[in-house]
Amino acid sequence: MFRTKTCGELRAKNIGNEVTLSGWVDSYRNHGGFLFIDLRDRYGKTQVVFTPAIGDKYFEVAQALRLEDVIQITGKVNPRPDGMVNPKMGTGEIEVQAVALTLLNKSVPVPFVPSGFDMPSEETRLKYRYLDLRRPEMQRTLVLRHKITKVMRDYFDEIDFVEVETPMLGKSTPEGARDYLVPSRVSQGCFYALPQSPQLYKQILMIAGMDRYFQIARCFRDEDLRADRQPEFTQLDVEMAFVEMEDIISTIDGLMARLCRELRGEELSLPIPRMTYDEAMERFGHDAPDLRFGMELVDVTDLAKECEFRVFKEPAVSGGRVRGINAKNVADRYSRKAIDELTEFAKSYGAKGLVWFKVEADGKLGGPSAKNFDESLLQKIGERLDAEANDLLLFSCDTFDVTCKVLNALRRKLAAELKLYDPAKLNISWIVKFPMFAPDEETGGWTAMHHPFTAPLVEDLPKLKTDTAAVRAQAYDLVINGFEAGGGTIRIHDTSLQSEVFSLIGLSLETAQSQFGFLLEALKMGAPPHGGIALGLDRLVMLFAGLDNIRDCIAFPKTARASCLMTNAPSPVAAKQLEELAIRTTVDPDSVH
RNA sequence: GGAGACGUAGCUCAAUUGGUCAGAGUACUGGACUGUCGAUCCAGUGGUUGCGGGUUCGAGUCCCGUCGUCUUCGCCA
Repeated sequence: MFRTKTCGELRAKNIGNEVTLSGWVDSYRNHGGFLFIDLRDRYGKTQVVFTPAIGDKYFEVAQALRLEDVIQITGKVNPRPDGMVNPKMGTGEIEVQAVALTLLNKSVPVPFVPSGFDMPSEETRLKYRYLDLRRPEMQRTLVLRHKITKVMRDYFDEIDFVEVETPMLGKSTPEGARDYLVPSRVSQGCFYALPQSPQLYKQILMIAGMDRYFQIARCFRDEDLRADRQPEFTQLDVEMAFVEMEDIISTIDGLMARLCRELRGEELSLPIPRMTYDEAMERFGHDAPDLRFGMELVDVTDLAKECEFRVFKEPAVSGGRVRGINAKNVADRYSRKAIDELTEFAKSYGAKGLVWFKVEADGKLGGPSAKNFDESLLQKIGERLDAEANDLLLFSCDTFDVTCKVLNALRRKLAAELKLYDPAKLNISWIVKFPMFAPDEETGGWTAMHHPFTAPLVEDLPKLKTDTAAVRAQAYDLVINGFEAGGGTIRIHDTSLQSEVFSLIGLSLETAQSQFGFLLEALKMGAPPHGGIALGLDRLVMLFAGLDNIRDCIAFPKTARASCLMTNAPSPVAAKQLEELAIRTTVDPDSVH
């Protein structure tokens, strides 16, 4: 037997027990005739004491122990001597006096020690991921991830959902993100695509009568990465039949409440609040607004029309918008140089510039732009933004779209800099009534904002042809702390409505037939009303763990270039493999690094 | 596809304007030490400053290219 106890569980009540522990040497403190080893496993650390009383043979081995050696010890649980209790350790009241020692596996000196005080670079961590994953923080996150999926499975199981696996090898569709392709050996020249999501399969499962489906599903998208985006990610995929939006939302409300209760010990007050897309864009400039703090966008377009300052007036009278945010009581913390940096930041989001005012002690708006305004107009602008002494007002004057992007980015950046929210808290909300269509820049027509199977709001059906831009979808996004944590829709189950939507987005029946004819055919054979949602598991773990990147929530993540530093994937393959697949690459294999 | 930051010992970092600058801590090796918990003390091994060019009397430092990591815009229905 390798162990009778773990390294995390011994307490004062175990004093006197004889125990066997196995684990890694986390640290050693050698006093010559006295040797301390902190032994580590997934459950914690325990101090092991070696003295010459253990015998020369064992003591020599003990003296030679180094970091990350794997050992097994047997010994007696003793209380720490007076004044020697370590309150920083869970097992700090006790120590194990070793009477036997086995070196299970000697380690070479490791590139970095999991218990070290200096964090290695992420590059090094990813290359030696097995060392990185020995760190208690990483293990804690992986355990949290497991617990979240456990709660999900329990929750859905209890309300009659069935987890069904859908294929990884599927059909490529040019819609949406770029596909990861897998060549077929049997059908040379043909390719499978790895799923971007199980979307079509889960709809088919509803048509198949499964009624309530979920899956913890791996998905793949060959697009550029971000801190919160991996090419390979996991989503909680859900689909329900005979439901409308309220059923889906309340089901997820229940799930979120359960997750908050079981993982954070918090009661989430239900229902989770909702905001329309239009309101989110108007008040926050983003469809996944961070609602942990205020600093809302304020419109002054009507006032801008009256002024002679071209930067304000021109966009205001030509269909654009002039909007501002008020960073309260921080004007003295932003120098001219700091504001110039904010301007550069704004430009990276498409702004031509920023107009700003500092509110002076007498409540008047000051700054280089102030001279372009009548005093009375300045006063109105100040009142509109609730300006008080030492406030910093920032304005974006542009198209609606640009003012959204710029002010949303500024709002988030300022809030983070100024610590306007408690990073430990979760703010959860729904965004509903999304637009059904977005203008297609390439064709000048319309494109589906979500996907082409999304049902329009019933009340907007009459506008489908007459006022396409105003049609809203039965779509809903779950937003947590400014991240899109999930999104779903009620699907179209009516063939004629589906055809109408296809024609609106310029998708010919032939194309639709070749892309997903199987779904269209299935829809004709008794498709029940249905809808669903998908939640990003990695992001959910990130938010529940209070982390700021998704890689720390994934055991073996990819880098920004979608490579794995531990295995060196992707890599060239043998010529024979390519031959079997009838594939020739245009890249010289010797030029691949 | 674009922008920015970074790359120096196994690891984490330092090196004033280009001028004894190849350094510290840690890991590792050897030695001392019977109550430490980031143990301490002494000694030692360890470097093509990511790679390739260029400017210069002289480059870790400046310039160009390239590779890699991170962040980000575009992209991600």
